[in-house]
Amino acid sequence: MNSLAKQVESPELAAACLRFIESGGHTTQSFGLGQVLGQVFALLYLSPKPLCLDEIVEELDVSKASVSTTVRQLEEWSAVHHVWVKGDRRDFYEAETDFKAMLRHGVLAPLRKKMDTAVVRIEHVEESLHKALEKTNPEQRAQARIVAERLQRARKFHAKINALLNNPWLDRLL
Amino acid sequence: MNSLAKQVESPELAAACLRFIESGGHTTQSFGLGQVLGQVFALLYLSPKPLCLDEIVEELDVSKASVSTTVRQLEEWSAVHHVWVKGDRRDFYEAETDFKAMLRHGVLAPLRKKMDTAVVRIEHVEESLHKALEKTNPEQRAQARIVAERLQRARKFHAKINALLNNPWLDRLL
DNA sequence: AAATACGTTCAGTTTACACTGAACGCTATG
DNA sequence: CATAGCGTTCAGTGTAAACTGAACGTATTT
Repeated sequence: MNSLAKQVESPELAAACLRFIESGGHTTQSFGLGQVLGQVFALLYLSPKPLCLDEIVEELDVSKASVSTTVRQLEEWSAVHHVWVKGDRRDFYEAETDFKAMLRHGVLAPLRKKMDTAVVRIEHVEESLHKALEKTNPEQRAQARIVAERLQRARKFHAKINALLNNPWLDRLL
Repeated sequence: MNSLAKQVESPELAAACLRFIESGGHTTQSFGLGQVLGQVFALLYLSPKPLCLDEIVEELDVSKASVSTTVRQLEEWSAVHHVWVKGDRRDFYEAETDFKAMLRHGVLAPLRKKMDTAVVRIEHVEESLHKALEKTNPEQRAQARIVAERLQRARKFHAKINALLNNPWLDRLL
């Protein structure tokens, strides 16, 4: 018997919640994140009150270790946040309802990070290529020039994406 | 000895290309796609002429099976496309240089697909919830109403993302 | 027809990672 | 001080997916 049945009297309502939680798990799994992540968030999102770790464990029937790491992951993305309950040592969590903020911290920020490292990688290659260019004879430069041009285009495209991710217009479209 | 060394006389230039290919592999791997994907594309992107499967195999030192499936994956995303060479039975491929088109087919399209299935899942839950609402007594409805409201918000947010992905402004920002 | 050249497919392997169970550290309580 | 409650950490497990090697089908050449 799970804790959801304790809070929710109607079995139909509980069933609907469970299906939503299951859907959340499938969705996050399809994005390469684990299924527990989506389940935990979905549960907290539907819960009328903040939940502590053990309640989540009992509800989802997953290990406490999974919930612990998952919750910190979600917290890092501003998808859930800590809630202190007076006179209770346990850590309670509730879902962030502002999806826009979630998207910024959970999707755009990590994306920017990866794009940055990609740009840095290309810049390193360009750098070593320019050094190589100096000590090559003319007929080799023709080839190198083509490569250099393509590297430059790749880097500029990455920069364009970065600019887009930082563009304030993007916020307004949400 | 790899084929790149046959096309490119300068060892420094070849080294730079290999580093770029390696970077491509790291990048795609960081996005959950395999590392071969990024390597194959990077190789084709820098190659002055279209390459056939065996040339890619020899260059990257991966199995032919990997290259075969990877190339079809890339082709599906419009990241590379087939090139026929007169009088040659082999399949040659060259990289798409239009990154914008790549982004549309390789990123936005699959993303839209996943968002759609997520919306459908939520709609199913909402549907079954509404059915459940009918046969519940009043005090249960209060709880159900809260859940219904949150489900609706989640669905609307997903719809908003879908709208954003289809928004023509997005194209103009690139 | 036999043999060769290409690309694809499929079973098996290896690798990567989500997840678990148990031990640990910390804090509060008896 | 001992004990219990709570969250975190870490080694180990299980599983999914990337990747491989070999067999296969098809088309081309001799």
